[in-house]
Amino acid sequence: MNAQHENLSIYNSLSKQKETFKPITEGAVGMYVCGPTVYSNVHLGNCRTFLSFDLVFRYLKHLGYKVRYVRNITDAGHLENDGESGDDPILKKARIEQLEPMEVVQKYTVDFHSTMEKFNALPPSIEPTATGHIFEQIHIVEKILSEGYAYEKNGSVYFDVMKFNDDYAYGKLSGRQLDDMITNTRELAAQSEKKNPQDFALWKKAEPQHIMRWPSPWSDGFPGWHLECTAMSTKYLGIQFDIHGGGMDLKFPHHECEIAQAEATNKKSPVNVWMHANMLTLNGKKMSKSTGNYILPNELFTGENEVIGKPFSPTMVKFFMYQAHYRSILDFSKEALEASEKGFNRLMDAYRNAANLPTAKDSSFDVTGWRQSCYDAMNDDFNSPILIAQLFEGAKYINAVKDGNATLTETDKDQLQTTMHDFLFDVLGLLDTASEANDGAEKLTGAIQLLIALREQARANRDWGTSDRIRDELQEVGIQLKDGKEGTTFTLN
RNA sequence: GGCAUCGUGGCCGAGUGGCUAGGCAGAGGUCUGCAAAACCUUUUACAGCGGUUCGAAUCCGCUCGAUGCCUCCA
Repeated sequence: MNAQHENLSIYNSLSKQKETFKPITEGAVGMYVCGPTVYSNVHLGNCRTFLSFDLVFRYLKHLGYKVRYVRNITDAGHLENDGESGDDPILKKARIEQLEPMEVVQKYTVDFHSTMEKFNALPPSIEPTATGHIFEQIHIVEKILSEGYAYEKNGSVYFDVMKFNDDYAYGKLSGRQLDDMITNTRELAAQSEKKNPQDFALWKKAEPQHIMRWPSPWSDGFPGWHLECTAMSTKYLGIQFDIHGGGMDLKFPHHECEIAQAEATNKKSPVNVWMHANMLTLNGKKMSKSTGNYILPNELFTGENEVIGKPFSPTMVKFFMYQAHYRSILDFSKEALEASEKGFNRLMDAYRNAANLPTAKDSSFDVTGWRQSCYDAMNDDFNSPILIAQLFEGAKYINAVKDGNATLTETDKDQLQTTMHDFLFDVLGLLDTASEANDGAEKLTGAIQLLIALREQARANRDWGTSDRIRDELQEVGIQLKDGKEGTTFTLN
């Protein structure tokens, strides 16, 4: 274990404060994160949540924890509302696209995985699907029925929130009082099978046209949305586990219902630390599939979109997101991305220089203290913006040493370089795009070196026409020459 | 209507009861054939009004504004 693990504190949505993190089992962490519903391409807002928890996963691993990270795939689809005319988004999509429901699921699961890979997000330890855990879900419904916190009506089973609230507290995560919810309900149609509007479906009888259906003691039907997460989290992590994460918009009702289901089943609060990642907004409004206010990752990577209109690499986008704290709302704009991109390139340039720094007998700054401040940042509820600010400090040191304005001992140089590497690549999970040289890139490098040499010759002959032409025309195709003290280098834009 | 969050300098975005966030842009400088790039230095702040306090942008109240949830949503 890394000694730094003692100091990690995490903001717990349940207690509404930062708490020192102590896993149930020493040295091991169980973490569950609500994954996507695979009925369309993941948009960038979805990605932010998964990237936030990728950071958590990576940092916990960096601290030396053995982490079991479970993130589900919701492939069963759910009713859009609890009324009789509800429509399942996966079925709806299947109709529109003329596909089998499982074809829809497969198509968008592949898209999701490919997008996560582009972002260099680590795959979870287990990625269970809702349809693969129907039995487990049925067992939970049976248990809740036998405990008396659910009732059956016409082949469907509903969770009895009122009854549950007599013995436990419903609403403790989202800070809602059941009384307030009853007085302020927006439910319009009263022709529901439910005893109370707050009740939610555990099992739903399928209408004849409903294709995705499974047999159960109550009817041929399908499980309620909240049930899958309870089933899969407790199956793989135990009836009590360390961290449960998800997007802020899942706090109510989804996570509230998960707590209720788990408590009704096991009589224990299932999760020690609830973490909620905040929304990514576009034009000040939440990105959302249903409103159409969103941008897809691939549209951003290629630049083929009207909102941003310029390509940004996945690593760049990830860096941009990490410059804001995961609990803050972040607005997405071209201006903000461009500002971030310049800083990112500067940081990467400095990192590349770290390996070739001269060393001296003394160091003119406190590398150990700086390294500690990087850990302090991450230990303070995964504060990636502060961490990045510290990495910029590191870059400043590197540049100063490079320019002969500061000194480093051999040991400190190694520590500086290692720390930069660890946080940039292991913890933040960024990719050094410039160092991903493949065969084609090597050939290109050779060709550009030749042009640089020709330009040097022209400059030596004071043939500015030729030298400027080489420089300017390379610039036009996206290759920028940089004249420095030790000769000319280049970057690909 | 209910519950909750937020309002920081030209922009993005941290943090904090008294001590420089950081990035981008702007300004100045170093370098350069000229530039660009790079590097160094640097200006501008805490929505409004009250209150608590030796001291608040940071705590409390109110006002205004924005957002999220209350219906599928990361």
